[in-house]
Amino acid sequence: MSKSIKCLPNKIHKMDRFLEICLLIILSKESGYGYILLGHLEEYGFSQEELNVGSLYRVLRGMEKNGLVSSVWETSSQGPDKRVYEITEVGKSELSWWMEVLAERREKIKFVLEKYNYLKESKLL
Amino acid sequence: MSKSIKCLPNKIHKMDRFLEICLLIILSKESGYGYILLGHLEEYGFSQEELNVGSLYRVLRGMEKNGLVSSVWETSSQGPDKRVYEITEVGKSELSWWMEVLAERREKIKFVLEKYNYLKESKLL
DNA sequence: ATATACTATATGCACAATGCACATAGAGGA
DNA sequence: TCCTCTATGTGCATTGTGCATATAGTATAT
Repeated sequence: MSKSIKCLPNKIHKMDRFLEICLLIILSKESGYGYILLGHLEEYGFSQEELNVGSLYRVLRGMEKNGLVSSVWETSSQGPDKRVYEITEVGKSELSWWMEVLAERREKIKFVLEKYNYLKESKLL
Repeated sequence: MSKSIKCLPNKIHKMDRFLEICLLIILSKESGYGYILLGHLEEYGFSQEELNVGSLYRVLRGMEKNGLVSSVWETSSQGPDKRVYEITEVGKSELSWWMEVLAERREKIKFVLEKYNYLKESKLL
């Protein structure tokens, strides 16, 4: 079914700013620019094909606007200029706050999955 | 901070149609109408104050529009008429599909939380 | 020289999901 | 008559996201 093979991967990450959260974690380890962050995101399940680059850049701009990251232009001998992002203290505390949210989300999901499995076992479904 | 005490509970459920998923599970057990579903939702973490009733009703109407549930009006001796919802076969298979999505979301969240904890332990944060 | 591919960043438009506020109305009690 | 509780819904705006497109520098091959 087209839904299962196409929509499922896209649905998984649809969790209110999940991309932003992943970016904050990646940038906690080391600074980076948009195009290279694309690669780092694969580890988090964002395949190059799924993730549309436009969203990534827009999210990054938004994060700087909100003070979570700061950027500087870096001129390289090879390739176009890169806007390199660095996480700020505000970004770090925001990340810490998001981790609380994620922990709670995880619990909610766990609860729902268990409810469903119980229904299955009870032959109610 | 107002963010921590006010926004966190709202953010937790912001996972693309989480309300719809919960409703599908509740309606799998037994049919029900909007106002009473409000009560059942507390178990899933939707407190009466947080959850705005309008959204609930709109989601239910949308679910019927998409064939996930069907409704009949029930006239009661006490109180206004109730629109009682029942899950359909389409709704059941949709629910099964959502459980796959939730399982994957859970894994993504787990991955991110572990990444963060590793950063903490490594004193990188 | 020219074309193509790769690197790199960004915007315009549209849609779906959600939140806030408000509208409607029946029933029961003070 | 007024208020509260039950019960269902709509209007409007905002946010998050996706798709398509624009822009431009660099490298490599033809």
